[in-house]
Amino acid sequence: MRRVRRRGLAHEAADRIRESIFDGRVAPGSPLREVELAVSLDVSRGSVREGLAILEREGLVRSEWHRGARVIDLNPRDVDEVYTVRAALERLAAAGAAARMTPHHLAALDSLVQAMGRALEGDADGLTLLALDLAFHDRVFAIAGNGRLTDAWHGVRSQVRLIQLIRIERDQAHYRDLLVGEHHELVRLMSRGPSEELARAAEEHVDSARRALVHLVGPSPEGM
Amino acid sequence: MRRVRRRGLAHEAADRIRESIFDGRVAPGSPLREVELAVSLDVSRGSVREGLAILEREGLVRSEWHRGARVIDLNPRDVDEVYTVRAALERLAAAGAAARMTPHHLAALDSLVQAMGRALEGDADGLTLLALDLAFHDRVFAIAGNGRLTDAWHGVRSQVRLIQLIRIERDQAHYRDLLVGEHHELVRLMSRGPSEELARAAEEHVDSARRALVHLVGPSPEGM
DNA sequence: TCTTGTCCCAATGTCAACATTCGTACATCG
DNA sequence: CGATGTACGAATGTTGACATTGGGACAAGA
Repeated sequence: MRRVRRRGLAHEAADRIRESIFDGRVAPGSPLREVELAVSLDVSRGSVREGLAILEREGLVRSEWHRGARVIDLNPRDVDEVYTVRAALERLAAAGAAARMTPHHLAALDSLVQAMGRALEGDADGLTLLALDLAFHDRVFAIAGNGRLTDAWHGVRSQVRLIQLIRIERDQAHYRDLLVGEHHELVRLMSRGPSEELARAAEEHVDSARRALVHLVGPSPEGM
Repeated sequence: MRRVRRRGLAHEAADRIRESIFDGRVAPGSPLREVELAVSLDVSRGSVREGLAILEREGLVRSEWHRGARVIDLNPRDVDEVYTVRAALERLAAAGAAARMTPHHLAALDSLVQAMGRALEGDADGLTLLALDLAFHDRVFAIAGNGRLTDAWHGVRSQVRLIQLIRIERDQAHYRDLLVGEHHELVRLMSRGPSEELARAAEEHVDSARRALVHLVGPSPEGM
């Protein structure tokens, strides 16, 4: 049986704040004031504070001493950084997952790819596709079974999600074109065990997204 | 001028606790009780709590809800995880650093390698060598200039340090043999710009340490 | 003897009050 | 008029008290 995990108010608060960032209710760059959040979430400042620390660990929020926390504001350089790191992590995850692949895991991945296909045919909205996309990659990391690798992934995952949000807003057609094909190919390669070809495919899957995104993310405030 | 950074008691507390772990004053696996620490560090529980959260982000400490924090206890599997991730990060860092290398950066790395050489000749203790080793890699990450990559590195750095502690206790001769040679080679390759050879060398530098360490870290409490 | 239930305490989770810091608007001086 | 100093308010940093939880000791029952 899977152990139930109680988490406390700080995690709850972090979840709520994260949602409101992803929903666009608070814009990138906006300040996240502790008292304000404490009131609106009906918890104490301490819990909000701890929740913000969790979001900072995810890179969604940056805070400075005595200056509070703000939602990150992504410029092309940030996109480049996040996706460069992500490519290295996915490369490792794909190799690890391939090494530990079982029919059971393979079926799970396959069913996610099929769900993507159905979602596309049903003309589902971008958020649904994005959720499936992330679920696929979460699963790959889980199969790889390396706790530290998963931790590192969680350190960029929320930022990836924020960036992908831009992608489905501005380049949905291209995204839809690649979604099933690339993931299907990854599953095929993973099912054959670790290989240099798989490593490269996993890296390239992320890197092509990086190249596409860097140009989608508005003009860079260089040198600031 | 470099901006002075005030950090608050939580960071101070984290530093002190981290030291006491590295010094061996608190053993792996021991509980870190908040009140106890608050008294001995003469700060409030809140600050200790926040400090422990920082250490948890570094992977030095694990805590569960209502059960408090404990120092991590490293078994061979953990070593494997940490070093596998580290290898991927170092690969990326080396490539990034090579792409942005300047004479100034090169000189800084060179002087660290020379310091290693002098330390070896002067028969310095393992802790000194280890400090230089980490300083070298910190510098490489800094040169690479990718903030997210540095964050990911900080997510394993303390664990690496803890593991290396074991290495200099149990396998110092081998460590001393390789130290200057491998780092010198990395500098040489980085000075020539990014290349597949460099990527492999950086990966192998970590991976050979992984192989050596996995067997040094006592019998594995498998399946626990 | 093994299981089940209850009590109790130590430790953490949560909270609201107090202390400190930062930015800014305004006054003052050269 | 520009530069410097100062006072104020808003927000965060820090603290100690109260609430809740988890685990172990102990006792009762099968």
